[in-house]
Amino acid sequence: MLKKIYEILLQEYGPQGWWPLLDYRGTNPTKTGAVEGYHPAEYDFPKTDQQIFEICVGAILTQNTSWAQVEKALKNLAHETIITPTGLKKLEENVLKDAIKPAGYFNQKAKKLLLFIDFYASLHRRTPSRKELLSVWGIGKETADSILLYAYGLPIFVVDAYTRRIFSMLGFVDKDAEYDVIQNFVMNNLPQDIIVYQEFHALIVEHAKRHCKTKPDCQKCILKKHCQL
DNA sequence: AACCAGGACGTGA
DNA sequence: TCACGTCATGGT
Repeated sequence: MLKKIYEILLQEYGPQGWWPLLDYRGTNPTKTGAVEGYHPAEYDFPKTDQQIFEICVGAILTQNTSWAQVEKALKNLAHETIITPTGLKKLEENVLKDAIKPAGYFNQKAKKLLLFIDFYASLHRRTPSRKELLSVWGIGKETADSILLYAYGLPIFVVDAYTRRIFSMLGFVDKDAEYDVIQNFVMNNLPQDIIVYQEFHALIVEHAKRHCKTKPDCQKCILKKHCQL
């Protein structure tokens, strides 16, 4: 049943190509459209250490914030410096905060980024464990799992508020089920496939943004006949 | 003009 | 554990 939902969403929206990465091909980093700068149906990203790090930065900046706002913040950062641990660390604190301001919580997120940078540097390009990530102040379960799945390509499913909402409406989990319960449900009912996990989470976000909002818009929802709303 | 966005953390019970 | 409160900008 769960896999059927995945297939319906994939059929409806197509491969999403997450994680979104800045597109450096032009003179300035751009990424305005839904797909431009993404890499749909290409699963060999990230290809560089800089891309791995950019995903981590984005994962922190997007906490409780729309990606459009994070995109502005990333572009601001890219305008100030190269988005690498040393590049970001060289910024004046106020410059850093101003750059990420569009993503909100700029005081907290600046602190989170600086703490994460030190952690990241200490890894020397080694893949961190989930426990290590969670030990960093500002890195919670969703952020840690996003980093593991999208930056490091480990088969770990990411749960977010959308996932909880959609899966509870489909009757899969309780409406206030714990993070790990939802994660285990998915990972026990789908093949442990990186591509499936990456796409499924991205598809859930896309579907939620279009239909399964706090004020749901069910008219054209492809999952209507499976929904218990 | 409220409400919400791809959360995480601190606090008091 | 649980239930709130806090953090903050910008789009709808």
